[in-house]
Amino acid sequence: MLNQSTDLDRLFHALADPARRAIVERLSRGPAPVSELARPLPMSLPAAMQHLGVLEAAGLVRSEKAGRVRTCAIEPQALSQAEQWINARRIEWEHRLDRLGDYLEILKAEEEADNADQ
Amino acid sequence: MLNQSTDLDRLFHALADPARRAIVERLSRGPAPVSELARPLPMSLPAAMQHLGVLEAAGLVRSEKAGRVRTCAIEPQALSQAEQWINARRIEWEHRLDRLGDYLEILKAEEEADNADQ
DNA sequence: CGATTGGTTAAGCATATGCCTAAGTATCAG
DNA sequence: CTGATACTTAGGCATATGCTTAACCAATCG
Repeated sequence: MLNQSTDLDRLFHALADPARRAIVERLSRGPAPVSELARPLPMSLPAAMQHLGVLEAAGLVRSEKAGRVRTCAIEPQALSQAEQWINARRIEWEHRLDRLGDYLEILKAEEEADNADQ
Repeated sequence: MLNQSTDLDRLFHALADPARRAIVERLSRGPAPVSELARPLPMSLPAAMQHLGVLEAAGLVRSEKAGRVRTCAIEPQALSQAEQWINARRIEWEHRLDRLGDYLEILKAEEEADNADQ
């Protein structure tokens, strides 16, 4: 659970850039060729390609070349790895807050018992 | 929905490092002073402090100093921003796959109708 | 008081990232 | 075959990141 660090590194790092997230957002709506992904981005095509490379290295995007056009598609299960990590954190702190809540309940109950004793 | 980019940038970037995720994991189980967070990390204390700074800038961690000890705690709602972005992507591509499924259903139905015609 | 503990600041360095332009290569259209 | 299209590679540069060591404060402890 802790040794897959580099996977999560690549994944979160890939998502930590607005251009890359824009590409993922676009691909969530369907596959697209490189040039279409690059067009809306405020940068040169080679720069966009590098972002694509980062996304592909992170497993978020898969691409295939047919003729001279490379078509890119999202790899949905990659995102779920990130989601799982986040969920695991939530479960931990919710569990902790539950126990804290229980503890406060106990304190309150004891206090009421004390009051009743007086 | 697209202008909060820098928030997500900071958030995902903060999560894209194993040391920082380790800190978040530790804090998910409860607050801790700086030195306790730094101890398990394979780096100097100032380096750990920088990571803490990144986490705090991303809104993932909040800290307060009492006497000479600074106690850090997780800020759970920060993570949910990242989660929401991921969920939004999933909804988009699931929706698309649904429509693709519908389309394939239609094709299949038409094909069967054709066969019946023969 | 002086020493220790817990944290902070500062300076510097090596590598990584993000971008660019320029020059390819490989299709495909006419 | 010729030119346009769609990438792809290469080189280079500016800034950001991650880390280090060496001080430096400020709250305890003896």
